[in-house]
Amino acid sequence: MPENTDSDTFLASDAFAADLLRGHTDTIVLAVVSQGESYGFEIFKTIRDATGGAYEIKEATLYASYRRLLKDGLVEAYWGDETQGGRRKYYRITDAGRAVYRDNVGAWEITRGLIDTLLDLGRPARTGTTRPGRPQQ
Amino acid sequence: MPENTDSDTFLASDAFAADLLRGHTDTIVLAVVSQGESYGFEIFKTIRDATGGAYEIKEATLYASYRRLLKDGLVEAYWGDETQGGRRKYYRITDAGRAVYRDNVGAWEITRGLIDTLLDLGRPARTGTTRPGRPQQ
DNA sequence: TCGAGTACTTTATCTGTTACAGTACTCAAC
DNA sequence: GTTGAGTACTGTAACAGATAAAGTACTCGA
Repeated sequence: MPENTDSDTFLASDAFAADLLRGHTDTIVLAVVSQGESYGFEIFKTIRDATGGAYEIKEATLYASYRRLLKDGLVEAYWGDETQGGRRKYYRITDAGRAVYRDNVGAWEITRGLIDTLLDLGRPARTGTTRPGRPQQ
Repeated sequence: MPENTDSDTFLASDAFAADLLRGHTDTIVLAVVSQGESYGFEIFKTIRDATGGAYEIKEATLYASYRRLLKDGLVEAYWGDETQGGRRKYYRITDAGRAVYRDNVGAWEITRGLIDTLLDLGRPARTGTTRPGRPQQ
């Protein structure tokens, strides 16, 4: 786990990633459950671990997302049969959910292209003849 | 100008790009004015044209952004000296604005990486060894 | 003079995020 | 035996950015 105290590179994560990820939460949750059924807190951990701890989604954000996805029929939920210990609510993606997930990934790719293009406007003019190249990595 | 009625490829643009660009508006405006002074409506057109008409930011969104940028001292404004015809309010980026712009581009690059990583969770396991290619164009 | 285009602005509403608060169980440590 | 950390789920209130809608005002060609 990265220390959040000294490293400049880590500044980035929670500080602004949170704001800029707005609107993507539902798609991210669909990405996780499209891999297989999972329960609320496990989805939280999956997201955290997939980003190496860089992005820790807020619980309230996540549960608000579950509510939307359920309301729209994109996931189904059921209680696990843990007879002792904390109850777990499992989420399963529906066919509608898979379709929306695919659409949203497409939307993201378009959006990513748009933002890349627009932010490129601010780069100092290049000397070459071709379209603005993206800096590799 | 693209007709918005028949083309499927155009569906993408206004429909959802708008929502997903949330939080990036100020950075996009900074990108435009970091190229040189510009006035409100011209910035609107620059953004529209840079995306080939795919993304037409809403005026209200844009003017709300100007207000924020002014309040934070990231741009300065002055009225042009158009003696006849419609008045134009010009915006000029400040040093603080340039610094914030650079930071925000960095933030975008990190965010882009995070979302790419997270949405990748939902892809079926790949057989090859390389990263997923981006569809060209 | 009528409509389309240019140009700027404000107000009210909507939505996603999140701080905060709360409930409830388990398990290891003291 | 209770304290604290971790797991797990939920609701409420407040905030911020986006935007529909409406308005003001000028220009120019038909």
